[in-house]
Amino acid sequence: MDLGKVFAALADDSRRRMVAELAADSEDRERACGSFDLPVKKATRTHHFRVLREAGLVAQRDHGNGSALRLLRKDIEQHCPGLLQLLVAELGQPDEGKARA
Amino acid sequence: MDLGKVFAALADDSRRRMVAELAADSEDRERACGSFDLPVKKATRTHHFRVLREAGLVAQRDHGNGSALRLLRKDIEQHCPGLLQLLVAELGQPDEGKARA
DNA sequence: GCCCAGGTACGATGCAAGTCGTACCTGAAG
DNA sequence: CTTCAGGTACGACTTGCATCGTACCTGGGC
Repeated sequence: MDLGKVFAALADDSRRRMVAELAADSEDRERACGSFDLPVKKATRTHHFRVLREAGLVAQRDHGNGSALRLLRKDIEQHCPGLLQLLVAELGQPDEGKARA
Repeated sequence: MDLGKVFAALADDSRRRMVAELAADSEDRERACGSFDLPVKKATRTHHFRVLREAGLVAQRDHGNGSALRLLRKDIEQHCPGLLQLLVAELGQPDEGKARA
């Protein structure tokens, strides 16, 4: 678990959003890869999936025809306590800073 | 305060180290810019200072002949609670993952 | 006044990352 | 079996970033 890789992975809006949406589900349900509403093409999504996997943030399960992402919440909370809360918080208040400024 | 910028800033080893060292000081003392032991040239350090400033992580004070970095701990803790602990922890255990693996 | 050390500004360079097109594979539906 | 949708693999392109050299500015010490 490399903080450099984790931060690099989370520096991208698309990836941060995916992790945040996964983290927002308190039940840790798997999420179909296609269920993320990203403004990028398929090939780019695949690339993001890989980055998230290699950062150790998610696991990907193959359903034959489709795949699903599962958040590695335990690992993340162990190595980076509090990190997921940050992401979930941003989901709810994407422009919290501007609102006060 | 943009999480994207923050994570991007913290994705770099040199910058993460600087912030971590600042955060490790419980007294929030200023730190002379030259006091960081980084394996990069002056121009590169200046660049990193700028990135950290623009991410809202540090403030830079000019002492005429030299400059000093001050950690914006309040802002960070308010917007990203727990973040600094992660960095300080990594300082102490740079290869915690490998040690167990 | 002169020189030096600490930082900055600007431009150049090399590499990594994000994006995409296309071809391909796989399993489901018909 | 044929078709289709979801993902992947590979390569190409573009942009951004880390790094550095050099020139320059500033204040301190001699």
